[in-house]
Amino acid sequence: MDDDSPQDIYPSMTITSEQSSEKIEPLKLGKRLKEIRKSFGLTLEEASQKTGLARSTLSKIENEQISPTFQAMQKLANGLQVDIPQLFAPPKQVTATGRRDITRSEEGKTHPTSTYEHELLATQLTNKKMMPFKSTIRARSFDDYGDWIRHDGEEFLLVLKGEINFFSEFYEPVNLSEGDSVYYDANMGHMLASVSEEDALILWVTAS
Amino acid sequence: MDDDSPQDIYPSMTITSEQSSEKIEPLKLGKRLKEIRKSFGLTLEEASQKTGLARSTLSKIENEQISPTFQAMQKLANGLQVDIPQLFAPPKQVTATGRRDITRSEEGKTHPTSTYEHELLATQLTNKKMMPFKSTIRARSFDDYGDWIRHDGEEFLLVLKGEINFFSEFYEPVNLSEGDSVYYDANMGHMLASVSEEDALILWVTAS
DNA sequence: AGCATAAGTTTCCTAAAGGAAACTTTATCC
DNA sequence: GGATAAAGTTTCCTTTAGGAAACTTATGCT
Repeated sequence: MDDDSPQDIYPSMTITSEQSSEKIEPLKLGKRLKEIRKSFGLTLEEASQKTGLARSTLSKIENEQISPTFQAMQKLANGLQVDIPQLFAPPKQVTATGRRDITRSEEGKTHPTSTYEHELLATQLTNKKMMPFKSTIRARSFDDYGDWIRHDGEEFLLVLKGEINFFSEFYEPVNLSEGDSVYYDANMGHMLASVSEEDALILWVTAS
Repeated sequence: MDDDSPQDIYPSMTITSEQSSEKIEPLKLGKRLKEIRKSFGLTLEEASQKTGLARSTLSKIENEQISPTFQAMQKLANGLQVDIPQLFAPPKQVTATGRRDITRSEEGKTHPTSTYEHELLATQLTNKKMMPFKSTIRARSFDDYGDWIRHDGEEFLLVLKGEINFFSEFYEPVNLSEGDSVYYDANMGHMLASVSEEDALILWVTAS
């Protein structure tokens, strides 16, 4: 494989960029809006028709001459098909701070229990949106757990090796083999058991 | 594997709970705000002092008698120490009922391109926090792409089969083989190339 | 209970947002 | 280049948001 990169210029491994909760911030909403409109290739007139706001009003908002009411913002978001948080969220650090963390096979942080053995991946980065794990499933039946597992967020699970039964509160158990995956709400009770001889290996990722 | 389902009591497969992009939606901002204020144990007067908005104004907003300007919303968010998206995001379906979606091996939705072949998993559920994919990497070098791939959110990637080079804007390329994984900010330019003879297979999950 | 006091609502005024049309700027065609 | 049309801005007027104070409703307290 070709290695196309003189590595002297790269920063060291992990840039743990943080965004402190700053004070009052003007928040250039107008500029933002204009960018969005332009990106759709719309004129003020067209945007006006889509949103139901007057051309003049849009102009003023874009030029930060007025502060739109929430009502207006809803019309905007609705008309331009972008959701409100997206439109009005903080400037969203444009300086695409690159964070990166590599975890070599078998080199995550392990947390063994009697039923599972979790290997947490990407341990170097904090404030992640997702938590990735590799887990060995030792449990062989529902009874190996006391009760349903239940917590906030959503979970994605892929079977890497072996075969498991996926139990969940509102559904019947389902058998998953290598390559199969599930996506589910983690606050619905759930639980895993290995079916095959050897312990099964799965990848799972959570996000709240 | 056995077919999974005597389906008498269980709901049918996927509860595609949907919140279709509805029309204009009132979006009970007032109610929301009131809850937040109460949860902090604040009176209107106290909230008034923290936000700099008049007691009367707060009352009217809470009772949906007026639609606050963006300016006012900023003061609110700022004074109450809650961020804007959180305050004004859609109602966030509280009834986090159990959703579940199983994707059998090879049965996702595929989107072939010259460089990748993406198989989107868990296609039944919408409004997910994460998007899981399985992808075959056809690209063999940086030049197979026009430019860096760059988009919002964070990404987690695990090599399922084969060997790849992971290129990224701020780091030197790194070689990943089966079982290795990376977690990174997706707005940092990135790109993948297969190293091995056969195309590599990876799992990746994005979240914004 | 009845008086206090604090929390919340309504009124009334003024300051600012939203819309229609006049005006200015920018692009396009001859 | 000048005429014409389209995009964008500003003006002027109407509607609505925001604030101060009056009013109403809940919560003590002896």
